[in-house]
Amino acid sequence: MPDETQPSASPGVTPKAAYHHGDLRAQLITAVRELVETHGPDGFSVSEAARRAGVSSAAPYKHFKDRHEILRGVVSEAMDRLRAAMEAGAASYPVGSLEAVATVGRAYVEFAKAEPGVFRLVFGLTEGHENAPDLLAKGEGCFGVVVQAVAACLDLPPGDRDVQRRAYMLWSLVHGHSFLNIDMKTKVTTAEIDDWAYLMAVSRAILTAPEG
Amino acid sequence: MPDETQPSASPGVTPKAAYHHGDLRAQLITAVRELVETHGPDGFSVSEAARRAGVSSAAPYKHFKDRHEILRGVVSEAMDRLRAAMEAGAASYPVGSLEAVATVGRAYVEFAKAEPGVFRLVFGLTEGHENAPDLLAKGEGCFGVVVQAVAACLDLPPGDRDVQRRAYMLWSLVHGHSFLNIDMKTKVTTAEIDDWAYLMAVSRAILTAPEG
DNA sequence: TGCCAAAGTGAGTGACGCTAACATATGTAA
DNA sequence: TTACATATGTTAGCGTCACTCACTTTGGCA
Repeated sequence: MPDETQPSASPGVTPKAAYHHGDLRAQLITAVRELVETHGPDGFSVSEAARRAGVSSAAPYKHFKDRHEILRGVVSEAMDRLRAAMEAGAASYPVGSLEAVATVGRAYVEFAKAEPGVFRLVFGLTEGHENAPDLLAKGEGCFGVVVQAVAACLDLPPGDRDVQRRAYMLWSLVHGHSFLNIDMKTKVTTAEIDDWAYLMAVSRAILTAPEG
Repeated sequence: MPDETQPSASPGVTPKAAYHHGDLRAQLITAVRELVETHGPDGFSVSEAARRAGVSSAAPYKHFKDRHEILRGVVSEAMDRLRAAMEAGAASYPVGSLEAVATVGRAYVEFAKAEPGVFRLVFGLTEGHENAPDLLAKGEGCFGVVVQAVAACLDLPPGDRDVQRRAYMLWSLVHGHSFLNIDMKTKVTTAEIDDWAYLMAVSRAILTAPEG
């Protein structure tokens, strides 16, 4: 199940790579990611991905149970990148600063802008998604980044109920903004928004509001 | 193109109904809505919808150009209902009250909860969506409901820039909350949220924050 | 060296999206 | 009423896709 990383892995316990093809599993995930990005989350086919990887249309089923499992692989990889981007953002400003909070949101929004197809896939996966505790865990991991930034900013422990509440508000807001941003690209009167100013204003509004 | 309303329409310019079948167009849209709701946005097929309506698998193409156009029909109908729900909500509280704002958001969230499949479809439509100015217009119409409630609450004209900004913040927040709510149904620590209290708190936070 | 399991192939099945050619009902006009 | 144009429906068929099965090839290892 795990490990879609190195093509030239050492012959350890689960190498899963470099037999005939090289590393088909990872190459398929890459192909699918590109397809999802260019043709939308629905405009992908296992056959086309196999074609791009230069293998027969039956080969993918040696690595994935069905098409949903491939998508889950793409989502898993994408969530890793999303989290990394959020953490990298947070680290580029002083711990506890409002900018650190806003920049986590900016990483989120920019991910959505850069890879709208994948972003939609990540949060649009429904079928076969239920039995995927690893994805849920990664989702909570991303949320955790927000919580930590908020906690540092409010100088409260991450487990604090008010911290969680405000972090969730911020996440909802950023999540919604990302989607709206993607959907009506050049539309909606208010869509021409300076993301950074917007995120700073939003963070300030939510973090300084009196406790509800 | 328009008109999926009355089966027994008068023989006007574009009756489009009650020939052989009765009113296949509307019946197909209903069938697709049900399929989308039960099997997810992807788990729908034109064939299955035709089967449910009791016609051959080629019949739908007399009413819709392709599968995407059927989906657009479903989305269009859903957006009408969504807007109606938002307006009905707003009308159930005094104009200008904070509750009126919060209740618009609640209508939104409850629509998402009641019809998660359709909700996802509405905001997940990508292919063939570009050339659909009517859907974009309906989207702006829904946003307009939020703007009006916010404007009344702040006692400012709907065109005011600050009103638009705050309305957009609120919409993002509610939109994001709706999605997160659907996605991790029973998950994420903070997901057990009293929607009403949450929406009231959020509305207050955003409407009373100092201008940014 | 011989064996097993992993990794890949090719052919086949059933479903689907969509089109083409044909059949039938309906409103309008001669 | 009859004749026609058009809207609506049907059957048959094409190409694609997801997925399976039987088979071959390859590499690691006892």
